[in-house]
Amino acid sequence: MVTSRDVAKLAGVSQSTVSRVFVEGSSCSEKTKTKVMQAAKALNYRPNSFARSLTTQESRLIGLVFPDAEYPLHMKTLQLLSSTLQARGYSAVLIPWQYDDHNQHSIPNIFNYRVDGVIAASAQFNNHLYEECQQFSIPIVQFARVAHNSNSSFAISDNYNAGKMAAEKLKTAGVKRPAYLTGNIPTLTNSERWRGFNDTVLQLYGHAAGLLETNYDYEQALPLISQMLDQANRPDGIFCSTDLLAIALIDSARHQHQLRIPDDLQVLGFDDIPQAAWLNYQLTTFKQDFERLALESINILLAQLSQQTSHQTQLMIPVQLIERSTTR
Amino acid sequence: MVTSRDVAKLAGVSQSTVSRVFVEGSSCSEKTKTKVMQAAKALNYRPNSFARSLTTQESRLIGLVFPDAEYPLHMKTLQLLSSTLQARGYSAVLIPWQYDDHNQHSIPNIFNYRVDGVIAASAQFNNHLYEECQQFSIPIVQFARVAHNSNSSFAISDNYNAGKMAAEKLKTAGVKRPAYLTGNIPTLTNSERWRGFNDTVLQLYGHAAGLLETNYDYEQALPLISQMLDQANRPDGIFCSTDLLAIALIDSARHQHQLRIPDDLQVLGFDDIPQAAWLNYQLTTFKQDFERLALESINILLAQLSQQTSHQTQLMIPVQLIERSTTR
DNA sequence: CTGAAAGCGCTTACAG
DNA sequence: CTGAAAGCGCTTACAG
Repeated sequence: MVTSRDVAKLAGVSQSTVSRVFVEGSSCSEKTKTKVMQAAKALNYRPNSFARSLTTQESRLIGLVFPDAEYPLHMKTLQLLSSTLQARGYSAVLIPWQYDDHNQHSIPNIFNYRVDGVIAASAQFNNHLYEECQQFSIPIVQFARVAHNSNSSFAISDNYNAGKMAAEKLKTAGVKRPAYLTGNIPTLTNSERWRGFNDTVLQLYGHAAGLLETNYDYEQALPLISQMLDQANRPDGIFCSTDLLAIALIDSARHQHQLRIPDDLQVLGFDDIPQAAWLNYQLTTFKQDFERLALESINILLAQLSQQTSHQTQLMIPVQLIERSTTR
Repeated sequence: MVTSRDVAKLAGVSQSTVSRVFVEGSSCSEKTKTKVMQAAKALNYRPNSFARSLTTQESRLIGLVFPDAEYPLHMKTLQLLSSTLQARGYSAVLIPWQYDDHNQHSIPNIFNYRVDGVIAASAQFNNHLYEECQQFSIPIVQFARVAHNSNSSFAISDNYNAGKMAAEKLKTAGVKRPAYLTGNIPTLTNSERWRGFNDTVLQLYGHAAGLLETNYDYEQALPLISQMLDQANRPDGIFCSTDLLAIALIDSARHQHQLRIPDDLQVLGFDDIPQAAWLNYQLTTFKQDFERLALESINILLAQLSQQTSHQTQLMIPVQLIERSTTR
């Protein structure tokens, strides 16, 4: 590998001068700067980030914790996070997060790389990682969802309000027996959504909303969904915790119970994943602005890094109702 | 941060002894080893990987180039790649790959981190990255798809044979006018699939297969698909380049043209994404063994690293026909 | 503006 | 088996 010393030799300057040319805001004359740049280009020189990190004590590496669940949405988001990070001079290192206990020993070794910060997009997200981060005082920001008992910065959607809007929408659409369908991973974001929904149902209907807790996985969710649809007084309007669950519900209703949507059952999703717009579903749903959430998460994290503070920013942004054909 | 020197002081040994304890295969007595380990645990010591990389000249970082296209499949695969890498002592750094030219200057700076190798899961994958890798002699392995004009190791499915099997399946199912539906990103893997399909159609039917090239994106693919279905002598059996395209085809056929599947049109997919198994689609498709492809890619790359050779391994593994309800 | 030198936290011959 | 020392490739006071 070619080093700054090689470049220095070719350019006829000292090694420290070469270094200065590559450090933002170091003083050096235009003349030597271009001379060094030419030499660097000729030799195809790249400053070694590891050596740099060693002296500056910052790695410009951000750890990304993301869900291992099969969730159609996150690939695009991951791309956005990683390219935005790149644009701001950072790189993203994946922190594969296993839910099972015996794999948790794999976390510590990621900290050998001394990531400057962590973005956590995982729902199920226990205390281990928090403790590790705190121990090394690595700032952490939660993306799109927040775990229970967690105390960190986050950028999420305004879930309480989304729940409220969902209840109002169902009421307006003439639903008599509203219910909430959700998965089995407890998050604060999901609780808030339920709370907003139920508070409003209580207010508008004078009784609590129905609640069905199943699995976030399509296939595993089906049996319970089908069982619910079998009941005599089944709900006639269901707000779903995710679009994927809404799709499972629609599929079960149509194919296992010969129900028409929205005539026999109205369905409201949450996320606005690409599948929601497919001709076959045309799902009415709440769009989470993942693009903005990604940008804001990064802003929050980098601000925390540059200010060296542990001040926590907790941001909520509104969702938008996308009306398609699964509600009236 | 606590360093090996701190641990040494606490354990009453030299700094180099501490280092040896953390280096695989260094000689040291059991007694000092446990003594050092205790001290390390007490101080919550983590060897600094950057410092390590500086002397060993290997980073144990693998660059991951992945598609920015919205493709439902890859999240799970990414998870698998990253956790397998982790288990083998490596970490994954994301290399966000932009297709537009003006973003290509973002690639070089990733090499400041001196990744030991690169896994490329991107279809559209031009020469820039190859050249960079070659310049720094960073081995690269292509995952699941190979670009045209690329010359590197890869682990892919046996696409020619998949095409052959697809033609045979359609013939057996009584299809009269078989066609191939594909996207607009040229890859060798896709060409091979088409070649296998068309060679076999030629042989079984005595004439070439139909060919429709559209876009890999659902929404953008719809207009051309719909137009094709409008034609009088439209195909009655279509092999699709991806499951996503197959789903777009099914949706268009059912919702825009009132065609029944498989009665009026038989559909064959490729990939076996989760959506293929949804009640609404029950898509007959070829399952790519992504789990094995991920494992093998990593094996190939790490073997190349440890042997310090530039010997290229090119691996093809078979696909499996999953019969569901979109064919007879 | 620039050079010489110390130091970041490790690994690894080299002695003992 | 273990310690002292050199070196990996940078950055950053410190002088000039």
